[in-house]
Formats: sequence, structure tokens, C-alpha cells
Amino acid sequence: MNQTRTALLQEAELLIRKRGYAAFSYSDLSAKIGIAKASIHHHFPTKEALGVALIDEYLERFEADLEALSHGPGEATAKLLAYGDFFAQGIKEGLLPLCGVLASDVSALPESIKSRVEKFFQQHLDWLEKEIRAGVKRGELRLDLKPKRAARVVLSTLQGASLTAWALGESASVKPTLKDLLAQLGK
Amino acid sequence: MNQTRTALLQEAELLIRKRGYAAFSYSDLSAKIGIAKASIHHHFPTKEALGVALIDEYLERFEADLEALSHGPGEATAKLLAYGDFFAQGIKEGLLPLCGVLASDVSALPESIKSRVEKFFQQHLDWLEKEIRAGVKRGELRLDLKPKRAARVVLSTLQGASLTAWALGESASVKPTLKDLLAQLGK
DNA sequence: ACGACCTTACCTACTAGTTGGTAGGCTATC
DNA sequence: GATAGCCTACCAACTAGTAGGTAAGGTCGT
Repeated sequence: MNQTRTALLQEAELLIRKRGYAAFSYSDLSAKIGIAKASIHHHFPTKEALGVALIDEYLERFEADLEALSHGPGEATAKLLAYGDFFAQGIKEGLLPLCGVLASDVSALPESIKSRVEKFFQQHLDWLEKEIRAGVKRGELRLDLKPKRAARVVLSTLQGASLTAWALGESASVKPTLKDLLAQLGK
Repeated sequence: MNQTRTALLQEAELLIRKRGYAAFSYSDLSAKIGIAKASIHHHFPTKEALGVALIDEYLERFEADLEALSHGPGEATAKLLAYGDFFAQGIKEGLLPLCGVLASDVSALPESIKSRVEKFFQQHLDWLEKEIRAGVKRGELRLDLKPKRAARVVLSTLQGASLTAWALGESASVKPTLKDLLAQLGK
């Protein structure tokens, strides 16, 4: 039914995560999807609307994934490693984390998108903090750092490791970097 | 003598680090500097040439700074913290790390710039590895991680912490995140 | 000392191409 | 017959880059 709309969102996400927000255009999209450039406006009146829809869907999807991870089996460390796979997997497919890309263009973005990028970071910090706290409580993690601060270290490292791996063309280096970090954090 | 040229490079760097590579144009520059757009072509025939000159200067400046840090006084940990100030200071001034920004636009960049971004990451990994190795040797650092891998964790964390701080508007959070990391790395 | 010449640094006015977005029309389906 | 989904054909604004000219300053041989 909404298959064109879905295809547009999907393709736009790929383009942004590969080339950055500014570097994707309605022209690119129309070529990839195979409909006229003007027809995109039928589904998304403005580029901003498309961007907002795209990131909202991304946030929702991620929230569901995090929820599933939380409720699934495994210790805290295993869950953190699995969390890292979201980033590692993306890089292997040639895709940067969406909100990492958007963050670096943030001051050229409309307010509606900016606030959603912020929400993304907050959502992830909250999830990490929660899982780390639970891991400590269950005795699966021992660390001197407060969970809130450990969460920030983990998210920062993953974002940065993605960027570094991307720049150096070493798509397999994200996961080991996270493992190294967790080995040290866990003491 | 070359004061216009210098001003152009300076302003271009600010624009890129604030808004991303794609989002800076000769128009922006001409407005900021106060010369006609076409006159910029007198100093830099193409945008790519400007970009290359800019990043080359940035690399050179950074190399000198790192050299000075290496040869200066202080223990390894202090040097790593001082290194972190390059990032923390930038964020406080509203500036992302140049090569972090460029990395996220990398697949939309000309080859000449791409390779320099790679060089940047390599240069920093090498410096960090060297300092960490020296710190271990002098007994100032104790860590289970191999210096090479510790270096990657540190660089990743700083890049990511810059991005996170930027997205959340928490310009003061880079330094504490590095401190937390080093406290854990140092065991 | 003087004109001839070149270079530097800038200008206005333009080009071809791209951008996001609009207007209006066609066609199939509900 | 309305609406969804697409089209062609356009628009104004912007992009990097070009053409050609001006004014100032230095360097040259005479």
C-alpha cells in the first residue's frame, strides 16, 4: 500500500548514513526509487518532513530493539556487546549511525530534526545506564564508575569507533574496540 | 601579505567544523570575509583545492602540537588529558573536530581529501600508541590492553564524546568522559 | 628617470547545472 | 466522482566555476 513511501524512507536513510544529510537530494532519491522527483512531494511535502518521518521511524525501531534486548536473556556484558552490534553491523554494511551523521550537521538542520537527534542520544544513554545499573545490581558487572558516566563512555566509544572505522576503512574494528573497553570497565 | 588567503582558510575551517563540509559555500565565505565570491577563486581555484589546503594546514598544526606535547614535561596520564583538551576546547568553542566532521561526509568527498582524513586518524592513533607505550615503560600507566588497542579506545571515545556533547549541547562533558575512561584504563 | 611590462588582488557579470518546491494534468481505483 | 499516485513542465534560488576587466605595485631595459 504505502510501499513507495516505505521505499523512500528506506532509501533516504541509506543515503544519509552513507553520504551525510546535506548530500542526499530528491534527485538522488527519485533516481534510486524510479519515480519522478516531483512525485516525492506527494508523499513528503518537504525535505524536512521526510527527514522527520525517517528519524522518527528510526527512533521507534531502535526503541523496540532496545526493549527486546532488555527483556531477552543474557548477562549485562552480553547485552552491551549485543548493543554494540547495532553499530558494528552498520559499519560492516557501509552505514554510519544515523544520529552520528546528523549530529555533525546539527547546526545546519531544522529545529524539528535537531531535537530528535538529541532525543536519540538521550534514549541511548538512558538505556545503557539502566542496563549497566541492573548488571551491577545482579553482580555481573563490577565497576568504580557511576552507571550514568559509564553509559556515556560506552556510547561515546561506539560512536567514535564507528567514525574511526569508517574513516580508516576498517569495518571490523568496532566490535574489538568495544570489547576492549568493556574488559577495562568491568575491571 | 597572504592575509586574505589566511583569513579564507581560517573562516572555512570554522564553517566546516560548525556546519559540515557540504554546508559551506564560496558564497558563505565571501560574505564572511568581505570579498567577491569570484575572488576566492584567485586564491583557491577550486573548492577541493581549498579543502586540501585547509586540512593540510590543520594536519601540520596538529602535528606540531602533538610534537610539543610529547617533548614537554608531565606523565603519560597528564599528556593524555592534555591531548583531550584539543577536543574539549573545540567543543566549548562550538567546533567539532575537523576530521570527525569530514569522516561522516567521507563518501561524498574527493579522493584527495579522503586520504588526508585517513592520514589524520592514523597520525593520532600513532601518537597515542607511542605515548601510551612510553607511559607503560616508565611505570606511569598500568594496563592490560596493548598500547595500540588502548590508543584506539581513547581516540574513539574522544571523537564520540565530542559528537555526543555537541548533540546534547553539553559542551563541558568531553573532559570528564575522558577522565572516566583513563581512570578505568589505568586500572 | 621613464615608460613598458608583468603580477597580484580584486571586481562585475556571466554560465551551466542543481536544489527544493509548485502547478496542473492524466489514470486507475474505491 | 473523489482521491491516490504518478507524470511533465516549470520556477526561483543557489551552487562552483569562468570571462574579462581594473587598479595598484614592482621590475625591467634604456
